[in-house]
Amino acid sequence: MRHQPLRLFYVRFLLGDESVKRKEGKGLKRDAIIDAAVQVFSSKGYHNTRMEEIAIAAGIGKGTIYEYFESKLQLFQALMERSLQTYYSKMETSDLQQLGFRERLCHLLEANFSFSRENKNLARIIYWDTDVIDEELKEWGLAIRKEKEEKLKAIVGEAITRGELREVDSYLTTLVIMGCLESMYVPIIFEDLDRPADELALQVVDMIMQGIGNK
Amino acid sequence: MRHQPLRLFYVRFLLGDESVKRKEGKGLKRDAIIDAAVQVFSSKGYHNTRMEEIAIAAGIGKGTIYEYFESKLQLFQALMERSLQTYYSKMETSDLQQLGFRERLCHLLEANFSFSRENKNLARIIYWDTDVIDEELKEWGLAIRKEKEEKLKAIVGEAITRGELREVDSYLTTLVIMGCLESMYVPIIFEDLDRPADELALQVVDMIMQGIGNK
Amino acid sequence: MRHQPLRLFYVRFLLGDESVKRKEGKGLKRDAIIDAAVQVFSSKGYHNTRMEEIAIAAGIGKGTIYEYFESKLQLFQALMERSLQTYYSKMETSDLQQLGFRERLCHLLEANFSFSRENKNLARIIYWDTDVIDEELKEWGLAIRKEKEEKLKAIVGEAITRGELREVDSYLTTLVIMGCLESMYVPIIFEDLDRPADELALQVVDMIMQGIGNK
Amino acid sequence: MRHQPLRLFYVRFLLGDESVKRKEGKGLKRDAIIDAAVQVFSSKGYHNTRMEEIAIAAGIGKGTIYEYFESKLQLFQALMERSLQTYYSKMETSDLQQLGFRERLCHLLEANFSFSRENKNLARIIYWDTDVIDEELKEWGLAIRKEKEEKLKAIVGEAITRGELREVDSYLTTLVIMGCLESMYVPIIFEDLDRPADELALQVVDMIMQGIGNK
DNA sequence: GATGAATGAGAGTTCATTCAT
DNA sequence: AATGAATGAACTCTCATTCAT
Repeated sequence: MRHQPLRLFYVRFLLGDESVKRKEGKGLKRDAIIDAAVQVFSSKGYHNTRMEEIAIAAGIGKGTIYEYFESKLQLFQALMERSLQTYYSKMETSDLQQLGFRERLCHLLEANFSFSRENKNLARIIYWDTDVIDEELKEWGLAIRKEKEEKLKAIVGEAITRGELREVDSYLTTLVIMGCLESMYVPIIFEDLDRPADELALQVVDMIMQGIGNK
Repeated sequence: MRHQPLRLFYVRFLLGDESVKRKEGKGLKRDAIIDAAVQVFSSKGYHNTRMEEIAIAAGIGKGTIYEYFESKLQLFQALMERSLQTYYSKMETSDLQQLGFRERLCHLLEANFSFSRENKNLARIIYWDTDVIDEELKEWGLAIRKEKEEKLKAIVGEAITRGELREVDSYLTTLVIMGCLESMYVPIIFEDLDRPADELALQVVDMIMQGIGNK
Repeated sequence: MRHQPLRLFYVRFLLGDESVKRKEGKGLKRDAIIDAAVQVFSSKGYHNTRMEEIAIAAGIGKGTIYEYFESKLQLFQALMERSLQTYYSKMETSDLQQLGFRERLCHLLEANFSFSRENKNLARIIYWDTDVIDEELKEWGLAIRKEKEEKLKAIVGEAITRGELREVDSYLTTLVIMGCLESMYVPIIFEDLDRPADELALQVVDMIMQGIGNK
Repeated sequence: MRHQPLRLFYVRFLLGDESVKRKEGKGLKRDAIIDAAVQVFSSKGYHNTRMEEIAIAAGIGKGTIYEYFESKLQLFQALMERSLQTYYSKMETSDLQQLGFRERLCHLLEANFSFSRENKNLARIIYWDTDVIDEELKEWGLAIRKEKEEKLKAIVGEAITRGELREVDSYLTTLVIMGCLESMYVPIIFEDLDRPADELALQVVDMIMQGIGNK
């Protein structure tokens, strides 16, 4: 019982069909519910959040949520999917392929930092609430992580081949970079670290590339 | 509402207080319960774990847990405290003070890696289940993290002063190092990364100190 | 709170009242809704049927049902009334009064069997779904049954007086006959018993009249 | 998670084990819950009965029911099973095999009548609440009925062979007899028909065997 | 001290009904 | 008149906690 009248909707939308406004409203309401869910889930955690709280936060009735999502778990999954879309669309901008490793890394870090800052609640969920909500969801979370890791590892490997990096272990390097990304969430989210994202990125890239050792 | 009768207990124990013997027996069973709790909580998460499951895992009756812990939350808190004690006792061995930064860092990484490997369940809880179980617990988790961070930052600052490191931002450096520590948990815990801890540590320290850039 | 504007409606209809035409249109849709309700209620039972299913079966919107019926219960009541009207109109044909007991009984049985066969859904509701949907409805169902019983008992009494039957207890006889009627529903409705209704009726009447004992 | 420590229980019971009393109490409580369920279900119907009402009727807490039954539906199934056991144990007394058809039929009718009278609530459920509670349950109900029918048909067939009955259709005869049984429930249950069961049985058997026709 | 049967507050979910469009 | 999105009362079931044994 998923909502997938997408194609028909699109046609009507192009034709300017009146009925679309209603459908459009439905899409908007769906989003509004996810927005509310992000707020509540991120501050209280999945299990401590009652469906009614989300409804209240969204300014709607409890039952209305079930018009758009089949269950609490599905709402959370939808939230995660939309969040990751937002996250990835922020990461993968256009013509990164052309850039050198240092620039790509710098962009990656900066995008991560600013995403975290602008979407604190989302980020909190993406990085903290990977709790064991559901076995399937856990697997999914790990798979997402693995995918991210593989992409990064390919980039690292390529950079080594190109001679941009010295002969390091590409896997460990990947882990170190991911660690640097992740280590910043806590201060950004919980401690309101307010240094400019680009400056932060530059400094961290510098440390990663040159190392912190004296000479 | 933290459990801190530890010191008083210790005094009585040294004095041979009668009540301690009972407490000692109690202590053993208490520990057994926490052991069981570690198993179950770490594999199913806090909210998906039922008190009865812990009781069964501990081979005792459900009601007995309440003889030793006031509530599920308090049991989890006690577990976290004991886990962190174990963790820290592993980290802060003897005469690290004398060593140079590189050696201390290396030791820290190695200790972390081997701890994670030897105490997968514990590590899983410490790094993953800091979920929003309870507002108070969340604050406490963050405070612990902050404390860790401060200690590390002091060490970094000192190393810079001593000229062991170049003039980097000690705070960012701390975050990067913590990121490197944390980034290894997932592969170790979930993917059974099996490289020797000391070798891993050496490689990562090398990357951190020299950087990964070519020249 | 029974629906009984039936007579008034009939008068207006004969007089050509304008309001009737609207009502007539309404009457058609009303009937269509009841038709749909018969389908759904009879296959899923009262409580397992959702108003929306009836609406879908009727090819109309959910809210429209409420233009014609005040509530789910009232829809069911209306359905029962119409069903019983249909049932009785099938039973009480023309000049049965003239016939002898055997013929009347035979007609009754045959009419019942063919009604059941031709209106399986209706029959299922009439004989099976008199479940405890509502206290008032239960009383009503019992009253209907009692009425049926009284009619039959009068016929039986008369037949005894006329000497068509031997001196049996007219009440018990009535119950036995009703039992024979009812006992056929299950095989007809659920097992598609396909013997011709008239043949079935003859055989059963024969058993009732002559008994099954040898000699 | 069914309760089936029956064998172990039995051994302990024979040995007079103390722990049995508790288990025995459990069995008693299980029965008490079913008793309460019979009361409530039979007067309000399955769907109008709330679990809490059953709990209150049983003088226990709502959650306690779930210690003994997995769900509302399972409670109802258990109730039906126990009811049918009670019913059948009443029907199938000892040495009916020896008796002639007339005597067996008489016994069957009498047993049915007195069962209905003594277990009005049970009977109400067995004969009236075969509502579409659940598809599976409906099938089961029909299967039970079919089984009953087959047994009776065999007896009828045998009686015909022995020449106790004239050459009637054994299937129809079976249906007629079942109809006679069933037709008595309503007056007995809802109208407190108070004639002695044995007398009723004799009269009905007489009608069935000799017929009601004059001569 | 140990137990586990009993409990009931609380949560997710359903669906008859309403009402703005 | 017709609709179906929105609603919230009502219901089942769970599980931390209690307490009599």
